[in-house]
Amino acid sequence: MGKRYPEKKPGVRTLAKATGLSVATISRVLNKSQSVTGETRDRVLKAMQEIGYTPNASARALATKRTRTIGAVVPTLAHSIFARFLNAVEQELALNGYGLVIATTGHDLQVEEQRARELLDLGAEGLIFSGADHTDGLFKWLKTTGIPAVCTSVSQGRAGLPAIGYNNTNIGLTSVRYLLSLGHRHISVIHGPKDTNDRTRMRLAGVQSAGIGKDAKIEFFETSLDVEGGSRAAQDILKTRAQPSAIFCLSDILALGVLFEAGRQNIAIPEQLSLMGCDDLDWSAHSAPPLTTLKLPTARMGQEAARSLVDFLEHARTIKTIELGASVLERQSTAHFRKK
Amino acid sequence: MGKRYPEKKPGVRTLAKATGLSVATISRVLNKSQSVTGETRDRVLKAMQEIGYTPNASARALATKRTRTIGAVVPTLAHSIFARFLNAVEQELALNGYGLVIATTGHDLQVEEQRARELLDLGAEGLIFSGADHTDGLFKWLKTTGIPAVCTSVSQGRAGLPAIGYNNTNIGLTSVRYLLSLGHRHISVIHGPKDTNDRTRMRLAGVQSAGIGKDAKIEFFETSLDVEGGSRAAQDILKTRAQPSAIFCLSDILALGVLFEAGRQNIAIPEQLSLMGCDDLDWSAHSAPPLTTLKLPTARMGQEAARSLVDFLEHARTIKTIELGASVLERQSTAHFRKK
DNA sequence: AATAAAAATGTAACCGGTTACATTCGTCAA
DNA sequence: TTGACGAATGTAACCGGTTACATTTTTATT
Repeated sequence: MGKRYPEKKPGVRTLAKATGLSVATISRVLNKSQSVTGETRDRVLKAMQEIGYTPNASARALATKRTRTIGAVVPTLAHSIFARFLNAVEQELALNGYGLVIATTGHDLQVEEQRARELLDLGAEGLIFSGADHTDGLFKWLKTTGIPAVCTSVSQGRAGLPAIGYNNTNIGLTSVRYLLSLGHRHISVIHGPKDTNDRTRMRLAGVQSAGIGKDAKIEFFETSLDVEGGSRAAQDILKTRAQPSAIFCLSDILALGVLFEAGRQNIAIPEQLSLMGCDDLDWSAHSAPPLTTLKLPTARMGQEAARSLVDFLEHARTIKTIELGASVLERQSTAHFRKK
Repeated sequence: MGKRYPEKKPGVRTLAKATGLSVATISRVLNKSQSVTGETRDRVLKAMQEIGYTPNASARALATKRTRTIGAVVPTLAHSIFARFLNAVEQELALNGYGLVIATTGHDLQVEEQRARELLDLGAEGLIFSGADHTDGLFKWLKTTGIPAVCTSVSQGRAGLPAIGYNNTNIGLTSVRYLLSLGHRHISVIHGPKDTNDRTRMRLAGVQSAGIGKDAKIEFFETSLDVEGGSRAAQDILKTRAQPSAIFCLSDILALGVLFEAGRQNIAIPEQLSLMGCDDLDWSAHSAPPLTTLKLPTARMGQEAARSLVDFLEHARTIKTIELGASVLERQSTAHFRKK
């Protein structure tokens, strides 16, 4: 019946007209400012309901210079370790009214730089990265834009970036020392791709240094970072004449592959072979046998990263590097070495 | 030595002044518009470099009414099934220049509604949900705001929402039919919490209907949706006098728990017990034995969801419900039933 | 060389909130 | 009753891009 006007989304001015108030008052209600009468507040809220008003995020962001979004750049979401991390990040951010924008790089540093730029373009106010290794371009760009950023999963940043994570060298060191303390002198280490992952490289360095002066034989097996990779590496290891008495996997996901392969070959763990992982994924405590592993505080790390960025943005607190501890979780997949 | 001016971030007007051009031209260069001389473009680009200009995302969003962000609301990132899904969503969105904002609900529909609102507040132009079950408030709100949204993991939306996913009833039906076809007549079904998950309920309904008129005995075991839950349920099942000849897990993660428990109890799979899962996680093909499972096109689903939303936003294409197929992946954890 | 047509560039309004500052209103003391 | 003061509300500029439309410059045509 009535003419159909091309409906324009109602804004503060529409509300102002509808309520007979001014845009300032509308805005004050929107922001829960103190100096508004209860009565007018109700009037505005009622009008919002009726008109079906939704504030425009971009306009607010433009005026306040705050987008309330943090960007995270990770290699992939497909590995549960990153998913768990981001889960924690998201929860902490949500508590503070921030949103999390995600970008994946597929382990490519060049892509990482690109994606980081895109995140800023989308309005991210802070960035979270994995590892300390990044392109020079990224470091320079971070500096010029001045956007706050943190490196995670490492205990030391690069180019002045703060880090929130654990000491990967220590991780390798501690794990192998633990195995050595059980009497193992021939250890195979299974790890994912070295070239795209600085954390892996650091852990391997730790492994190396643990072996020094212990007349221990430590061998390395690089494979793909998944269950299949773990199985394949285990096959290779078990095929050799001189078999190790212990296997250390730089990630629990690889250990799962070893576990499966051991099952297939009827090798008893830990009786015939000790197995140790790293991460402490949610199944690690419930595998058969329960997996001895190095527990990494992934969730805690996510929380701290988020909190640091929020603290910086809200209270201008500078972001400090935080080193989180990692400890051996002794379960039943490892045992003392005994001569056969 | 020169006086320090409170540095204000350079904007298009600063660039205009610096280059002697107008803001319109700057903007044109920014947007790769055709009608700019190569020479002027270079001049502008050079000035941008020197001045260290970064465009303001909010201002652009306000002017264009496009934020280029999609929001996804999922129960958690800690389950790899959601992580894999979002990984695909993110990749597809990135290809189209969109960002992905994530919110987790912890399986709480009330929280889901709240988080969805927050995502819109942060500027999301489209929303992705899990499942078809949502609060009335959410449905109403979606309608009033008019924001495009899709339900995923289901083949039918609610309240007019399009769905992109698979038919969960069929999933239950197909799986159990497969086990029946192998001759199994006593099947235990392990599943996660029913009350917070409509997909689980639908799958169970399918399971039920598969059993009708087959003089088959089907029992249900509800547990937590993780490896531990699977193990516990398996313990319960294996404790009973009359044991099933097959177990069907509504999720591979539960099947992994069963696999471990079977290992602990020295039960041979599939010789003594057939085991079937659902999802096809990345380890499922490499477990011992490789797990027979119902392959769900999670990544494909993510891609389609993202593509649909982008198509709607860019080309005003209405979002159609898409039903993706799911098929039995026959591997070695299931075998024909044979009397003992 | 004159002129039409096309290409490049400029001007200024606009997007929809926020907020400094101005104004109005109500209350209470003198 | 008047004046003062604080609380509530209003006015208008501003955030930093985009873009319709106007203007200038270049190129093509006769």
